[in-house]
Amino acid sequence: MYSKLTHLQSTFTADCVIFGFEEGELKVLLVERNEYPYKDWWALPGFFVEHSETIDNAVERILYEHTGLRNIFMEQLYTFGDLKRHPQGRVITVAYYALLRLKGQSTLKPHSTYVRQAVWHPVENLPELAFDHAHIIDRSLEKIRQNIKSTPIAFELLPEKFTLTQLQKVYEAILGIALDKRNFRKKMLNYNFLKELDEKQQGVSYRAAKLYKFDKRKYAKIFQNDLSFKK
Amino acid sequence: MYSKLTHLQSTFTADCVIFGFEEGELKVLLVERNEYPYKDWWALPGFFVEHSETIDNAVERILYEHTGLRNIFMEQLYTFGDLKRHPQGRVITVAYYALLRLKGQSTLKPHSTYVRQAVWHPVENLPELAFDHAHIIDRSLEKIRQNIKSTPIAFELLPEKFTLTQLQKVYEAILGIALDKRNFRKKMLNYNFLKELDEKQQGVSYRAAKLYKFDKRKYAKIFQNDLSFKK
DNA sequence: TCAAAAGTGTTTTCCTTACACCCATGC
DNA sequence: GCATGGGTGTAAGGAAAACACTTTTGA
Repeated sequence: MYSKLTHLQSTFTADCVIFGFEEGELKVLLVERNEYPYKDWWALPGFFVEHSETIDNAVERILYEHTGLRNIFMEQLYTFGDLKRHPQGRVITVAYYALLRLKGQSTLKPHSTYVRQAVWHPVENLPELAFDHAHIIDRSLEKIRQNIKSTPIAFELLPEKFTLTQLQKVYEAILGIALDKRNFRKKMLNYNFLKELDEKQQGVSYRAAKLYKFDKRKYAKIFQNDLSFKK
Repeated sequence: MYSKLTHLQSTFTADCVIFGFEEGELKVLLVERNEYPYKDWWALPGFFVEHSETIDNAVERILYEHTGLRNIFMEQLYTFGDLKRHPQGRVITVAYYALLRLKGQSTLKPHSTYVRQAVWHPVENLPELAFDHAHIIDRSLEKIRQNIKSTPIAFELLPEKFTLTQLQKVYEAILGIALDKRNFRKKMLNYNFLKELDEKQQGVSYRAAKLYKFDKRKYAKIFQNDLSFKK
């Protein structure tokens, strides 16, 4: 069995890039490390992948141990294997990313002594990061900037019921540009995958906006046509 | 150093999905294995990643040893780590893909005894493959189908000088659909990154078509605007 | 002269963009 | 009554799509 051939073994870890959206800002979840190397530094939640688990299972487990978060759908981003990315030798890491609805908790409780705390940081203002994690976050940002144009990831960052202005702010935060309100609404509503609710925003000191829901089924129906190209 | 912690070591390999285009068909390069497991089966060129090399270096080396090909620009596709993908235990593999100009050689000489020969196979008619390699090829195909719509990968499959019909055939082979000749030409020429040459096709028994070149510089200039969004 | 592929325009439809003012609400 | 964001329409331009016949060439 290959696992006996130690010269053909690699050190292999997984890192999680978890994005959230709050106060009009895109945020990323960082942990404060309690282990060498990079003890006391901020880093992405990440750890070794065990023999007995798939990579998907590993990132799920690692995220839970480092942040207490569970059942988060993560997607693979890229695998990094530069010789110098880890001070103690060549460590290959596979990065996963996810988008999350924030619910007010700005600090999360780790279930592991390897990290002290997990805190949301605005992507526009990150501390210095361990390893090549700044680079990994940059790559994740590129990825979600691409994806937001072709997939409904924006809705993963919002509560179930949201206003069109909130939705627009997500697009603006991720793309880093200002969008035209009328054009944005026209376009979104034309897609026909938003369900207008009979409810309005609560507790605002100005005209309350209508609430909408994202309709996954309609979205799937519309974009199953992904495969039906025109000539 | 981590490499001493054997329980935290993983078996890690790299596989190469190399596409080519010939006779109006998309082809993929497969090797006939001369090693267990899956001795005598067709498989993707792939092998262990060593401690001392980056992943990019590893795929370059492995491709050379298995096929004799060198200096091929490959891009990372995805990392696969299912528990059952390898009969001898959990082996993580990172897959890379590349697109190549074929030059007539349908069989390539391996520089390694691990494989017997490397042969181009039409993607529409593949033999049964070792491991999860059929799945990896499917994923690569999805990727290039996406990429061909937004990047100039089609030109990597063609000779330097090509006709518009040849170019159209590449798009049709990858997308798997028939395209309208007039619309295709109009669109391609409108992009302004094709340079019309003063040469024509040679040796055909019908009206010879004009030859074109892909102009990388113009392409880069036009699509640097990638970042300049409109409101 | 025939076979094979090259080459060519117009119309319609739809999406994108630009742009500015009134409305409802809470304080 | 004022500040704050909510909400709305139209015109112009450009890309995508549908669609069929003539021309060139070599055999």
